[in-house]
Amino acid sequence: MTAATSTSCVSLSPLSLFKCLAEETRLKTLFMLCVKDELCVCDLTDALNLSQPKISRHLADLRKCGLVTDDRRGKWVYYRLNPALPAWAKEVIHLSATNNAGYISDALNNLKYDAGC
Amino acid sequence: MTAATSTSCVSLSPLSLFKCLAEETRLKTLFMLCVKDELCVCDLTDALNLSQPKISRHLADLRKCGLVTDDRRGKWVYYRLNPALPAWAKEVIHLSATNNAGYISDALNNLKYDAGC
DNA sequence: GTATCGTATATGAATTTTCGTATGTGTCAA
DNA sequence: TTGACACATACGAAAATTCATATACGATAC
Repeated sequence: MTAATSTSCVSLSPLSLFKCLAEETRLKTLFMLCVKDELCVCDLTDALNLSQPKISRHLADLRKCGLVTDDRRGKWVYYRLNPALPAWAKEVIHLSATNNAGYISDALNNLKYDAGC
Repeated sequence: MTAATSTSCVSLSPLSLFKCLAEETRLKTLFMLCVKDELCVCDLTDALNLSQPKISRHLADLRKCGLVTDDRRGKWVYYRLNPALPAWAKEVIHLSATNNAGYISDALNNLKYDAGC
């Protein structure tokens, strides 16, 4: 019966979503996760040129709302957009990211491709 | 050449949009304007059961960002979603409103249909 | 064990946002 | 012109958010 359903289990009010999107660091982080699929904290501090505690705090906010997942692998913690988000929320994020690519182009240029971290 | 183009002239950063959406009164107002097309200030004070200055202040915020238009007709001022918004912004608002109808159902019930104001 | 690296959280200060109250502006009716 | 009504804005207080700094935690290397 529930065969090939997409995993949408997170409950998310529109107000909670938009509060998360209403801050520059969090917004850029989410936009970057639309493009890069997976990023660790040090990637984000480099890309956005911000302090580690600042990045971490905003990632904690995104986690609390269920917008991102965290996955520790060794010393690093990798973040992704939560695949369990409701479809409308994913669409909102992707639509905005796609139509405002310039908002994160500088940050993406600061990413080191050689995954050195 | 520029015959039947849709009027999309307002420049709007994603951060500005989401800051506007990140407050209950403003978000409900925008959602209601997706459904009701046009509302005056007294409609909103009734529907949301809030003071007139509070509604007015938030409408001023929405105006400053270009999210809504105001149209004075006699003693009343009618607000609409700005048709000149970029397409992605309209989609974000409509997607969210459509998929969270319950968020404004109470407010819509409080609207007097007999346009008495 | 100890040291180090990557990340998370606690604390209080600074900033931003929101709010109630009072008052100002514009329109219409008499 | 006066009054009443719909709406807008100014002001300071209260609440919420953000931040830098310091410190704690978890994993690896030695």
